[in-house]
Amino acid sequence: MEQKKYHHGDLKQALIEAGLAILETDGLPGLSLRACAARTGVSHAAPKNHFGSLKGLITAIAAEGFRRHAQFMRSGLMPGASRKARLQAAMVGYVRFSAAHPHLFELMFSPNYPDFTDETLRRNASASYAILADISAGLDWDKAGAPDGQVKTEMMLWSLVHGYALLSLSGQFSKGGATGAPSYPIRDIMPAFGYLPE
Amino acid sequence: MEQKKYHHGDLKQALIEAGLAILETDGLPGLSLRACAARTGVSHAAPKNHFGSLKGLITAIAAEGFRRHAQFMRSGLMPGASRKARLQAAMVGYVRFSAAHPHLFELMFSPNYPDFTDETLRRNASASYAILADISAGLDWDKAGAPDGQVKTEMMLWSLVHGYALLSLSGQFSKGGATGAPSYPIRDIMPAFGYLPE
DNA sequence: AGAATTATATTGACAGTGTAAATATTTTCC
DNA sequence: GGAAAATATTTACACTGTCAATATAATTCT
Repeated sequence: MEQKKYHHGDLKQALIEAGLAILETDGLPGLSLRACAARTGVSHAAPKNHFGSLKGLITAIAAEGFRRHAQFMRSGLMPGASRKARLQAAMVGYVRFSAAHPHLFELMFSPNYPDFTDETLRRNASASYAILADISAGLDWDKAGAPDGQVKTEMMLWSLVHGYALLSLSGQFSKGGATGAPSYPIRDIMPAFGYLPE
Repeated sequence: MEQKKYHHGDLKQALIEAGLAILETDGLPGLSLRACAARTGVSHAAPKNHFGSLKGLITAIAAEGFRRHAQFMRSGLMPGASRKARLQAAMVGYVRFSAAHPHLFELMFSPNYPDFTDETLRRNASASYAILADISAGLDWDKAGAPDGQVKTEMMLWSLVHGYALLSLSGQFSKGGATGAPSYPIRDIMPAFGYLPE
């Protein structure tokens, strides 16, 4: 049932995969409509029909990126493990993804590149967000009894792991050399682990 | 003593300020060598002499951005206040800067745009980092007695506030609407405040 | 001071880019 | 089969960074 229809078959998906491949090899500056078109063997204006503009293609790539991002977070997630272990695994997966696909990660979270009002992008990003949120459900670090401790806890975890990933990519954590490797892994700078119930 | 020498006077600084102004009005996509040159009234290839490439100009803009970034962090910093208050003020300043100059902030922390091996950029970025580090000096959330708790504490604070600022900019914290306003300010999601000695 | 040298700015050109309009081709629908 | 819609190509334009060649001003040297 998936046989070649139309001129190309499924050009939309092919262009997205071309874009992902270009990101891996040439990084963000190499990503262009024309490069994606050339890589899939179509004319340079063909992408216009499926994504209206470069922003449209980037948005679609970002949406696919969030799908893979969620997969990384879920990869080390043993269902039976303690909450602490699951939280740790999800955060490690988060950072691993950013290190494995730095350019895709940067594209996904650059305020200017994708269109964050896009429906499927929002859905996929929310699904990724939900992984951390689900694990941390019920946690509440706010001992003072302030309202909405659950939401604040999610925001805290999300901010912490995201900032860590991004600062590591920028090399801000590698004080001396330009190796880019952070001094300590994410699980070591998660102070709340000390207060976290097993 | 600062009278006009050479053809323009101080073209290098003028181009940096032009770039900063363009960022405010047109955002990152509007920032180009030619636009900066046109805004200062010089030919399109003039910037080449002072910065070798677009990356060079961007790096200089980022360095100036970190200077202003540090100013924002220091702005609400009462020397006599408690450590908790000072830490809170620095983080609020951090987020305020990102909200007031989102495009500059994005440029400063995008792994691809500036050259992070640049000397003055590293120095200015380190000076900004040092503000948080100084305030948190002596703090150690790692109750288990693991080594280097000080460094980990700095990384934790830096990651938290940076991730918060960036996720706010991307609109990831505004669940329903596209207002972009985060649900809770940074001081409310800083759980460690509860454990922080006054 | 005058000449040589260096620093700085201009001009023109080239290969890329996104985007738009007009055209061509294929598929689907009736 | 013919009409209509979807999809792809061609052509063109304005814009970009970068380079080489040229021009001009400032500095340095003798």
